[in-house]
Amino acid sequence: MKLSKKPGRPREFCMEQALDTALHLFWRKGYEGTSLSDLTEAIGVNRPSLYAAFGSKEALFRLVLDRYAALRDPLTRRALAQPTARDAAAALLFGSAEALTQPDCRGCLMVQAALTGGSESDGIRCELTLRREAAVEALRQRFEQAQAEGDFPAEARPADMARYVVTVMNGMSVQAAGGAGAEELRRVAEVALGAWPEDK
Amino acid sequence: MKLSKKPGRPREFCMEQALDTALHLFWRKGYEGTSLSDLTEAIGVNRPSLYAAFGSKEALFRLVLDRYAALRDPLTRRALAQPTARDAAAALLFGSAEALTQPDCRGCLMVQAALTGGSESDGIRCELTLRREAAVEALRQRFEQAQAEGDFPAEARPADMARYVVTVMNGMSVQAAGGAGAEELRRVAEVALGAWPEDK
DNA sequence: GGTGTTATTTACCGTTCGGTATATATTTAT
DNA sequence: ATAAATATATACCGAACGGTAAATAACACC
Repeated sequence: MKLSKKPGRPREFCMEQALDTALHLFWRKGYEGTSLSDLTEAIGVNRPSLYAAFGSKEALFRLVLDRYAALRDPLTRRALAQPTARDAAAALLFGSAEALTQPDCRGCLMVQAALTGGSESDGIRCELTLRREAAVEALRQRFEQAQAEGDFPAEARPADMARYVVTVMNGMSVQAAGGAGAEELRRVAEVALGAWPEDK
Repeated sequence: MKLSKKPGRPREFCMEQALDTALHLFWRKGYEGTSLSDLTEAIGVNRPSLYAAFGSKEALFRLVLDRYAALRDPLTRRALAQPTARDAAAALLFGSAEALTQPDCRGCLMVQAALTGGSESDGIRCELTLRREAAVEALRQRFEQAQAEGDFPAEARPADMARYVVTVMNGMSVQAAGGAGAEELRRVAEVALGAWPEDK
């Protein structure tokens, strides 16, 4: 068996940068707020080509979600790799203050894209909720590991602290969408870190 | 000049409860996610009657916003009237844990309704941002008053603490939309309160 | 009973939505 | 050259969108 290279007319646009363009559109305008015409016009391709390449608006959005996750991966990876649980939380919160206040795309895609909407985007909302919840879970595991290592107070609850940190990040996303700047969010992050149990 | 009582056919539906119905719809599905057909069907009135009564979808939504504010008013009023600034923050956070997890309408209308969307709802997004920012401002004033009364640490910044508390509330709204329950949000509120400066 | 005023009903407006049928153009393999 | 496969372009689909014109129905006043 050979990997069949399939012949045919070559694609005239780059799928990677098409995904990037779509990412920025969805980021700014949300899932339902971004129309197919927005996408095709920004990417510079006509509708059937987009459908041939990605299948549907929803399928395209899911690919965009993966791309967004990859974009955020270094930040979260670096944060979770910090030596202490507190440093991990600090890295996430202060990192978010910067990441959420880029000039073109404010806030977090997974928060912005679909908090509400028609029933036809239930699947998208569910997917986004799952991904947000995965962030809580990853952080919880990091905190439990810290607890096992003695780096996290025994009386504190990893699950609660994880949800707290993610909740603050979600709130920062809303704030960023409302115009809050990096400096304001850094101050929020600083105050939020004051809730760290070992600081008391 | 007399206040002219105008004759004519009486309205066959109650505007108040029409507003309530609209409130719950916008709350669950957002501004753009709620269609005129959704509204007319739920209210039980046909389209021109709705337009004659409220003017437009946007005008109706602004009235709904006022109604939502009135609905939330007792909670915020009671919170701000607490004897100490910390109690005020606690009342807001724990009150939000309950208010944001009602079975039918999760989250805060002002967060859910329009984080993103097409450019035609810029006005709505702006309005919602202003109202959210007004919440920060009201809380800041409460904290400054507390600072003047010696109830708030001199080294803490009222503006930062106010934005922090509102940010946590915004995050709780996102969490509630994602399925978090009242108990989880209470724990978040509890952790969040741990950041209070005088506790250190 | 008219008359003026307002609300309701029915039917419709133009636009945009996500998605596609069809035909043509460009490639590789034979 | 020809066939198979894929991408492009044009034009279109039915449905839903927010909003409205026109006619009718129900009220207060004279």
